[in-house]
Amino acid sequence: MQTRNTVQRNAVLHTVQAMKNHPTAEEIYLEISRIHPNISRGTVYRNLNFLAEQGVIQKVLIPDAADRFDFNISEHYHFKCSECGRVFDADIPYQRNINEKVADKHGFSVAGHTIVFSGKCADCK
Amino acid sequence: MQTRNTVQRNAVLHTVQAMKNHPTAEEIYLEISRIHPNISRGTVYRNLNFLAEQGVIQKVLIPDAADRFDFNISEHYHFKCSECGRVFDADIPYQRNINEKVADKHGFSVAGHTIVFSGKCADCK
DNA sequence: TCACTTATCGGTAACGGTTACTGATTAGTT
DNA sequence: AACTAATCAGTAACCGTTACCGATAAGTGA
Repeated sequence: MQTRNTVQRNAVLHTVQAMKNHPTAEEIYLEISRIHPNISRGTVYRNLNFLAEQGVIQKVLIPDAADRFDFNISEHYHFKCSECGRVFDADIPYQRNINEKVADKHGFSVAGHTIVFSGKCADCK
Repeated sequence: MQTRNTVQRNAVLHTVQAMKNHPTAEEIYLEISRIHPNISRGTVYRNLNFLAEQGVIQKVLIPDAADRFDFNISEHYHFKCSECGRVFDADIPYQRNINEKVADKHGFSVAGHTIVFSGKCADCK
């Protein structure tokens, strides 16, 4: 027995997959609470990190803001609106080649990169 | 009278300009403390943000880590070593054009973007 | 040179997001 | 059905940072 299929873990996974808008841990917690009123925040955080480590969901690190969780596990970029705080996908191709450029230039072993755009979204501008 | 030239503010500015390695607020505080033993952390944070807002230094937001401060105020990218936590400049050209791409595609007003590479630095790999 | 005003200070409390701890549950094996 | 350990709920603690507050001192103007 390695990992268990608990109702809480399944609820976390399905909630992330149902919410298509890069929710924060808190938002996921609030959503699950409607059905499982006494789930713990700790359980939500633990399972979000667990599922992200398994590669089933993606943890999106937004500078100076709460982490987001994404049902879309493909490599892609994000845009954060400075007004409303919402996070959107930035639909431009993933630039795998710049990893190598940095690796060659500095002698680093580059695992990946993130790009976060900032500005105002269509609604806020 | 708008802003004042205090010894604390000058110390913060000169310390950032002297430390060339993307120090955190805490590291800057510790460095200044050697000369000004009873400067307050709050004062360091306040002045770092003030100077960054004035454009005299740059605040570098690193996901899942403390903010860094950079004497280099030109637009450039960064690499964070997952082993030692150090932050280095990533010496590749700034891609101003991708801002427009995202703006055109989504109807956002894009102010800028950050790229943070991750992996192991030359010392750690 | 000397008040006078107020930006800034030091010290400390509080904040938001997250992780760590604890004893109680419960999923999956035998 | 009994067993064992992964996971739970609840809560305390953590880290980086900001907010507060009464005290200090930088710059103006007389």
